[in-house]
Amino acid sequence: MELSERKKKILQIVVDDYIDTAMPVSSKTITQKYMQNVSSATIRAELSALEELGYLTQLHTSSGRVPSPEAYKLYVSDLMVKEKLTKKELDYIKDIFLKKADNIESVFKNAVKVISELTDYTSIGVSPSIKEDRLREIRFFRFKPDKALVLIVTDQKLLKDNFIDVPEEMNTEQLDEASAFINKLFVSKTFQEICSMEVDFDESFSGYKTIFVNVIEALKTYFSAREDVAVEGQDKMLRHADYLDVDKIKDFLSVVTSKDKIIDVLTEDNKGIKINVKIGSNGYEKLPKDSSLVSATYTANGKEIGTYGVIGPSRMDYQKVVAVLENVGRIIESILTER
Amino acid sequence: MELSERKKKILQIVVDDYIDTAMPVSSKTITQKYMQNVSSATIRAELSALEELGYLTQLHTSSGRVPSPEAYKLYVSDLMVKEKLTKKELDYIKDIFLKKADNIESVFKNAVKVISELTDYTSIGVSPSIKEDRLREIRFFRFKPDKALVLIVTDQKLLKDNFIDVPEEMNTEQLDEASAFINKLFVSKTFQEICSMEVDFDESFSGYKTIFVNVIEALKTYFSAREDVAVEGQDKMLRHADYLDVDKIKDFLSVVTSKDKIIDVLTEDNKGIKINVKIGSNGYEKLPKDSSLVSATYTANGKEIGTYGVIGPSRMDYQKVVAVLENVGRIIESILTER
DNA sequence: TGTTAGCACTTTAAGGGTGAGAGTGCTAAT
DNA sequence: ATTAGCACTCTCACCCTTAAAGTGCTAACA
Repeated sequence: MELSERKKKILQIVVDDYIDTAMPVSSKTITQKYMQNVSSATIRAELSALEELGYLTQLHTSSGRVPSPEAYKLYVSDLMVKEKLTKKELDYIKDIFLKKADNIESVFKNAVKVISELTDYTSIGVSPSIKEDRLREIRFFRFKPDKALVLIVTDQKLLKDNFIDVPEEMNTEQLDEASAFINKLFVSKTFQEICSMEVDFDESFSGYKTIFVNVIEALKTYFSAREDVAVEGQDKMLRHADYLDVDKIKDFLSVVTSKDKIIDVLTEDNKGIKINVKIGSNGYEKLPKDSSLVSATYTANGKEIGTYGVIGPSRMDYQKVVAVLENVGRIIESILTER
Repeated sequence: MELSERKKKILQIVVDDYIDTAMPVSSKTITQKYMQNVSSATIRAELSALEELGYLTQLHTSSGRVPSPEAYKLYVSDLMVKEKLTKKELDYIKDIFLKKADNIESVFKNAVKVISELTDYTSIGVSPSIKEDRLREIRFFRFKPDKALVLIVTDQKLLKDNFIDVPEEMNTEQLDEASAFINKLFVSKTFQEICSMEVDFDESFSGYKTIFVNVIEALKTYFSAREDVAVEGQDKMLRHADYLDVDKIKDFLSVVTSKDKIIDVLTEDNKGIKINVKIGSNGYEKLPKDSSLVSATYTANGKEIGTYGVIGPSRMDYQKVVAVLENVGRIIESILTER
């Protein structure tokens, strides 16, 4: 059912005021601060209707109204007035990424940092899955008699190092040969394909079997240990006057300090969606109760470059948060796309 | 002044009981649970004396006694009965490090993790400074026409990658030449020495100036971004019944989520000391009030391999914590030393 | 001289009662 | 459809009281 214009306006006012003051909003407050042309009784009727519709709740019979998760969702998608970042903030973002945009890792880490700084909330990020990445080259670099570093280069400019054991009796030429063999086999395949490949060692290559197995092992490690997670400002929820009791803090931290939970909540259903809002409540247990996650997945050149989110009280400054997420995304995307 | 044996015993009892129950310890508790052969009045006199000496405090006139920071220090150094880890715990530790001991990074991260898991407190770690590390080799690895990966290998088996810009017109031979030049200059010097070097470019090498500057830059970045910090279980203090009010939690988190503060508190004066106990109080502000840090610096082959600590309430299970720190240290040291 | 029983004193914590204040829902009038 | 008015509900702050816990002190004792 579609809300009347006035109901929308009132709902917006309630959410705005509640975000601002952290106090339940009463009919009196609304008429005094925002709508002097109607009486509080009229507002009361409207509030009552909005409560009926599931957008508002009361803590007790004689308290004002507080937005429900539904209200926040509607607020972000429909009601909220979009905020613009100041020039100073925009310049700050650009500055950060222009300085250090040479590898994806640092862009990723910086993004999480900047988002947290500008919003003053805890921010989290998950780097893109590498399942789809295609291998460009594998190179060995002998490090000790029985150890080699393997460099894994993909089409996504990603790169990671990993040590493997190499038989001591293998000389440099043999190592090169092994490398050529492995590259021939793997190059331009995705990680997924590589990991599920079955390779028959015919006689001529059986000597490489050890190293081959080790490389596969390294790739698998790299592959599974993937999904880098970054968190910034875990303690920032404490600044925001919600989270006064210890249980809430416990809840919040248990999510924000767990790599697995962060991945879970960020990668759930974000694909392709620009700005995504989730609100923790009895219906959605992955987030702490009364906490919200606003997230976005950025892409460049048609490839995902990470999912980023802000997590904090449901009573969150969505205007700011959405503005920051959108702008950081836009800037990163433009920087990474242009070349 | 030296405490009488009985005072020591009583102090030990108070600390033990307080750690166990989190309740101020009364004279009655002591006579009933621990010393049936004396009356509570006698204990009261002793407690009063111990308070006079600064080892005990009272929350108010009619509460039992609580240990002071002094008491905890004495407890750890003198009074506490040392605990032995179970075989299961020892095997667990060994297992972790035998599996993944091939590079220092992973040993470092695992140590922090294991310590937190076995103690059930937040653990922190700082990797050793690399100021003293000697360079073994620098190698370039062309990655894109204008980018190269530089591998930095030190005598500590450390290794790190970093991208630098390389002039596009430089061909492979020239890159190799530059590499040889730079290696000749830098190899077997410490990072400290390298960073403070002044190099005159005579005519023949002026072509490498760009790349040279970039390498120095990379070394400096690597050098300064060093001191890896790891934290595990930031939220574990919430399990331990201290930290009931939000301000304490705030205090705790502000330390534990700040890389700088962790480095500060862990590297302060740990050199060469085996087990170090610090207690946050009005006299020592670097730690949250009523929180303790127990730390140790491990070495292998005469080189530091990191400082690790457990941070939690002053009312901490020191027996367990010290046992874990000592054993993890012993195991790591033996594994890293043997080869 | 060290130990102990006994008692007065202090402080906290929990429970209960009260009144003011805030806000609502309902009703009847406009 | 809107509004004034009013009864009703709930919370919160405050105060009072009481029970319980634990101490310090004193006087007696071995």
